[in-house]
Amino acid sequence: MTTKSSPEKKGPERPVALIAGPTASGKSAVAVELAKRIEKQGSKAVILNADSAQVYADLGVLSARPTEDEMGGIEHRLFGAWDGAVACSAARWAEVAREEIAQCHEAGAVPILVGGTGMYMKVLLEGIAPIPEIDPTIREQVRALPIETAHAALMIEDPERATLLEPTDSQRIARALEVKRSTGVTLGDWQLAKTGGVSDEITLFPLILLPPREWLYERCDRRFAEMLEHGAMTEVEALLARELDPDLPVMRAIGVPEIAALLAEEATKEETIEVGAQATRNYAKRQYTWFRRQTDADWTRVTDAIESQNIAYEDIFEGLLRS
RNA sequence: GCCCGGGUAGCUCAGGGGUAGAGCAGCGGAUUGAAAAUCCGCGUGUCGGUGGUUCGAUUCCGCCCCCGGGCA
Repeated sequence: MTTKSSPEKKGPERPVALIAGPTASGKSAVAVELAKRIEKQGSKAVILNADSAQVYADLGVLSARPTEDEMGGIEHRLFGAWDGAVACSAARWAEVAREEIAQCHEAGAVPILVGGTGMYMKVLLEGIAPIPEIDPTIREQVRALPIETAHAALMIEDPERATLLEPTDSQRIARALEVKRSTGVTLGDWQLAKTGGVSDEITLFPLILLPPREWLYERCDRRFAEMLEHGAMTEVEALLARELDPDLPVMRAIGVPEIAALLAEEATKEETIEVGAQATRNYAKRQYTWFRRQTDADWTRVTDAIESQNIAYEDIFEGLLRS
């Protein structure tokens, strides 16, 4: 595939901007600001969602999906693109994101990935083992097993992986077991190969936001309380009315179980705000660890509070932005 | 004022004559199709103060202070 952009305008080959950071770090606004600057110099910019919760149509308020107003006239894609009844996954998201990126490049637009889901970004950039879809019956059976039973079974069916995993890691044990049972090949063997990564085909302009912990936690607290005032309860009510499988990712999003308890009058509003804000902070901490340790050392990092656009766009995105 | 119950880690609390331990928080880490998920690691704090008993007190006793409840 070749870019059909005019030869006199030579920018980087297939540029992709990436804005990553923990929840409530203000990355959406940064992405929009970057998009505006790109458009000011004549290219179209498209913001692509790289967040595992903002992907669901059912979670607007609760996932802090940008509002029409916040989008500032910039095209946003992959926001609310999945129905809650369908579980998204890193691999499926990456597949779609890859197509979107290709489309942007073909149209001469600059894609800007924004999100807080490190694994989605990693899979998009580096690819992932080409494991086929798991037989739904096998998946259901495996996930229904008590953790001890599953671990014992894995010890027999894939001892190599069983030894590698913590016996308490329910999710990875179930995954290893379902892969072996459904495909006949162990996870370790599948993972010998990776496919689909786009890093070699693009020019990446990455920016990681790692604002001060205290500043971020304060925003997490404030934001959860605000969500309750801005329709989060109605949103969860509608979601619950769908009577989806409680194991689905939408049902496990931060705030959904907490607000469900409030609606069932099993918790007070104060308690709900407390546990919801706490869950948000715990999540933010995990994201700090991911972005600090799982990303390339040469990715630009901003560790200041993200106040009123104090980001040196021209420097960070040098090559993408030319003043 | 009297009676009872408490005062132990940031919070909630357990323990008990040989200077103390859980959960949560916090911090660090892992992370290959649920990742807003799933896991792992990290606990020195005048055991309210002060006298006394004791080889030894945070633990027993006295007094004082503070908090909660009750009686006046």
